Amino acid sequence: MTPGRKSRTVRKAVPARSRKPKRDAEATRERIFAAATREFASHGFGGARVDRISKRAKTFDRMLYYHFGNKEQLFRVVLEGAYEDLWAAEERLDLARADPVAGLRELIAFTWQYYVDHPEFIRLLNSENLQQGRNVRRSTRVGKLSSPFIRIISDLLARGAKEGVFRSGVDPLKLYITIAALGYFYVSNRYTLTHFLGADLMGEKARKAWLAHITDVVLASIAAA
Amino acid sequence: MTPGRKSRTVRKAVPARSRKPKRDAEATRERIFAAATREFASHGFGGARVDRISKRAKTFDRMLYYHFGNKEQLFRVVLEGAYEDLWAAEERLDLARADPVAGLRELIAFTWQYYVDHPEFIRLLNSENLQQGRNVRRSTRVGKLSSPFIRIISDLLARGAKEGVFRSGVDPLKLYITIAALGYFYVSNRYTLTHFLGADLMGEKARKAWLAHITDVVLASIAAA
DNA sequence: ACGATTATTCAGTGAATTCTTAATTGTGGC
DNA sequence: GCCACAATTAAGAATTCACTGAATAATCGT
Repeated sequence: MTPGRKSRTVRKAVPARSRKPKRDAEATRERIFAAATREFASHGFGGARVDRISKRAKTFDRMLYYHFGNKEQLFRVVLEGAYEDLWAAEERLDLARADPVAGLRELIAFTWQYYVDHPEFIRLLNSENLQQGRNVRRSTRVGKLSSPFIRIISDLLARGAKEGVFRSGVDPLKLYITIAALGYFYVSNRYTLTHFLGADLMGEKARKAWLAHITDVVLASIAAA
Repeated sequence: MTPGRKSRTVRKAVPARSRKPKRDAEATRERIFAAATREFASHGFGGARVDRISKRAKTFDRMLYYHFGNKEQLFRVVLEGAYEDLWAAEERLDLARADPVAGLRELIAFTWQYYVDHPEFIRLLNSENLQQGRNVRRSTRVGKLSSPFIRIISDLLARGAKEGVFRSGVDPLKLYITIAALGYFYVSNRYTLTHFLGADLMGEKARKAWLAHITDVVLASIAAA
């Protein structure tokens, strides 16, 4: 990174001040990735347009193919990123030593808040399910890995049952799907629900009420007899 | 599948020699409607192709525009039809005099089975929510009507509370969304869930188990204290 | 300094896509 | 039988689409 290099062109040697490299593959790739995430989440795979992606990424269509191969592979990378972001956030929760009831409450609240904060995750998953899971199946990056929450729920259930606060014999997978379903559906179907049920489902008050509700539902379903 | 019928043409009583008329606007419209339902459900609005619709309907692109105006209006009619089919089926249940617990069980089972039998309904709704509900908002046919189940649930809850089998003060809207969520999510996300959780979620055994599970969850959440 | 490699820019290409103009054909009313 | 109109064909305009070949420019190892 020695300066110097005074050549014929007036390309002034950039002093110590912020020198933004004219070419930065990683940054370009990142901008395309971000733009693609937004585009696929907004329009689904079929409705997404590569020219809108490259435009928003302030680059050219060609770069999309240079860095990602084609539209489908780009979608796959975006989807993988969405899963990895969620799982990383789930890992960070660390409920290994939490009180079972408090821990489960926290897990439910986290899941709900993640959906609220990341509607693009939900839209990407919906697009992937519309495509019958072809991209997760082909993905080498997410493979057959799965949410850390499955084993965390298993652990909480086991400890809670030993303490006598939860029923024994609760299926962790079913519980996981239940928690996901109650949050996911509400966010995913917010527009049709809002239209037909009238009320503003996404105001702060309504959101808090829904979290309280799903927490009650889940806890009631596994409470010790 | 109920298409949007504007025309009140009464089909001529067919003479003994059942002759198929060379032109039958209603039948053509119906074929386009059916093909469009399938296409929109398979690929979403953005991924749907009008030439695939007209081809499957065994007619020409032009007829789609002749009968429905454009792709978007056709989607709207398809979506309206999907809602009306569901609501009509819900009406037919008639739980007005059912025992509250048995009635609610039946309502849950019906909702679940409807989703299982009509994945296209779920896909259409997902596409509509991807579009932020623009079509339901513009629809004159479904307007601000809503599922008959809201008032049926209200009724069951009121009677169940009076009989002392349900808590009082349960919000019918929340209960409705809860029941819908638990069935909808499972079917909507079947491909990603199946991939990451391994098991075959849609085998008969798994389906029955899930219905039993959501029934337990819902009933536990409203059981009298 | 210089060649090799990587990254970016540019200018398409052919196929696909929605929708239209317009000719043609069948149907029911009289 | 004949007409007005509804319904169907047919052909294509206009545009958009995903994707590519190739020239150019920056960067790096040596």
